[in-house]
Amino acid sequence: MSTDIFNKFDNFLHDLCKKLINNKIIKNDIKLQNIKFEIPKDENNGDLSTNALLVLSNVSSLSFKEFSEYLINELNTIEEVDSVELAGPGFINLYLKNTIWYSCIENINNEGKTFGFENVGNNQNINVEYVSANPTGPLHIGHCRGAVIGDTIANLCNKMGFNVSKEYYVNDAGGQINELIKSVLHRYKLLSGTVENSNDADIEYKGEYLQPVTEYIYNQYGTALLDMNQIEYSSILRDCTIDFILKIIKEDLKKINIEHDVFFSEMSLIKNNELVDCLDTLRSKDLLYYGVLPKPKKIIDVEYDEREQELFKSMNYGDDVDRPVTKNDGSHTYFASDIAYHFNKYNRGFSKMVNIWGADHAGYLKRVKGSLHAITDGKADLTIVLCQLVKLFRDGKPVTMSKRANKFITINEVVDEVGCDALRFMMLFRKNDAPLDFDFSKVTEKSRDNPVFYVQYAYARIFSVSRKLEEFNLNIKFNYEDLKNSNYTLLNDIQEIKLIKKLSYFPKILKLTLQTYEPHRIAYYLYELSSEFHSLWNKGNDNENLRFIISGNKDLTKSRLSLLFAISNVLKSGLDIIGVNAPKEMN
RNA sequence: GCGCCGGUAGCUCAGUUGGAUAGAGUACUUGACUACGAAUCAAGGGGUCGGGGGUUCGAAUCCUCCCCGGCGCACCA
Repeated sequence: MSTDIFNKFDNFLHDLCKKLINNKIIKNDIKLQNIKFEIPKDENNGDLSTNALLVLSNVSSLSFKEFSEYLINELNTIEEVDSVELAGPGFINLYLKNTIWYSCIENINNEGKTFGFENVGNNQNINVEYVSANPTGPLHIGHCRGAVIGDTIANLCNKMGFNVSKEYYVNDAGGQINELIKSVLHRYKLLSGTVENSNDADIEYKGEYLQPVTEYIYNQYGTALLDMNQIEYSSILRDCTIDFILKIIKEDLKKINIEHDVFFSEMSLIKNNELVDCLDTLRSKDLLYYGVLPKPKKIIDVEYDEREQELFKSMNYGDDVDRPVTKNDGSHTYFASDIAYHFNKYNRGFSKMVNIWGADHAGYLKRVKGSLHAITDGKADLTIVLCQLVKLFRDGKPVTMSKRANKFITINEVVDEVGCDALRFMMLFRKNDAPLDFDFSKVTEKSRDNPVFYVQYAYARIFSVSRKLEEFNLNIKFNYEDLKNSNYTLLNDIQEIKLIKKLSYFPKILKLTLQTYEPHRIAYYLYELSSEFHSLWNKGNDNENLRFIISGNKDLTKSRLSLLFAISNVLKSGLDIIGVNAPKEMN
């Protein structure tokens, strides 16, 4: 079942093209995708507009005039079409009968939560990996944008018929973890009294969040770790600390409505020999070799260890240079385990993958895509969504963060101050490849300038009508059973029709968002829909006949309420995907 | 030096993946509450879409060359 009423028109057009090709009226070297209906920006240009004449008249054996007449006649045969006109530069514009909009309300309310979500995934597996911050401390605001974008994409995929795994890749094997262990060990020694002063100049992680886990370890083991060899105590410190920090991270994520299905350990790839096997595979494909990398241009007068190392031929895949898989201490690079991780995803049945990365990792893109292509013989499809950084402001002034001084703003702090709804919505209220300014003072404002509030207010207003309804003794309830099959033809104000049209675009927005992986489109759509609703509301202020509840007129009230019910359905669906609450009352 | 991403109204930003006279918010000016929540709405002015060239029926969008800003560029992640 398709909930997008516009599909029908595109299909009609494409069938028509095929017919014309078969009859040799047009040449067959055209791309059907380019011939389409669009919703004109200017409503004076109809409800739908097609470029078919513009695109096809050049490859047609008919004259422009003959061809236009033919197309117009054909389009006039569509049941829902009221009139067809040839416009200025060669567009053909359709004006649709109002019945199509009325059936749209009925569809929305009948389908409820499923309206707009076409099954494009067909149960195909998709792996969405996001956040994946190093387990060395709590999440800070910089992680937040990718987290929300990834989560929204995952939600959408799920609703559009994909079988989604939300994943977090845990880098529990690299050098940063060793630094983390050193930091905890230092605290442990202080606690057990074996170190007196806290000369911690060479300690990388100085955050107080490490104190509880240190105390936990001390309570558990006492001073026993001091008698163990390094391998033994490192292992204990590592396991306890990572467990502990992951617990903090999971709690932080839960506060912004995020729960991953899988936390995947980098270490497991090493323990299971998957990493080694992957490198072997690449060697067998002749994609690894020993070579010396040229000195990077950026390095001037700094010591550069020009040495031979094992490299992956990422230049074969468009990268600037080939990339090392082993470090100078002989251990593997992060890149090497990343190859194994992505191959592991593929082997778990995910030939479709999406990764959400910060823009600072953009340089990493080609080698990862290249290596995945190499090791799966091009059978895996990886999309990488890059998101730009978030700049924090308070009252228009930038808030400084410094990792060195251990002064970073955590997600926890932001949620406590502005709430999950505002945070999530604002993270999506910018396209992901543009930098985002996040102003604490603005997102708590209760005005049109704050889109979160504006959309939620629209939803709450609808339910204020449903509460008001009880005072009128019209014997109607605000639910589908009572509102279905209303006399929709009573909805004939321009603004009412405009709103229904906007509702009918929802399926298109969802599809486009899925194709582009650009979830900001949903946030903007909800904002626009809310705006149309507020506009209709105020029309009722000026003209009592346009209010939603009309005393003594049950039929009209029912039809108006069914429109409100449809709006509330779509607002709710949209807010659900982006993970923001839909409150029935504001406070 | 190379690569990636941006440059759209005074300011903050959208722009249906090449469509018609480029749109919102904000700010400024002016109007609408005996109320279904005015926390809202209506109206007005405001533009060389960074600049040049190209592709075509048609470009903010695609190609190319410059200018400006952000991020990245061995062994970290």
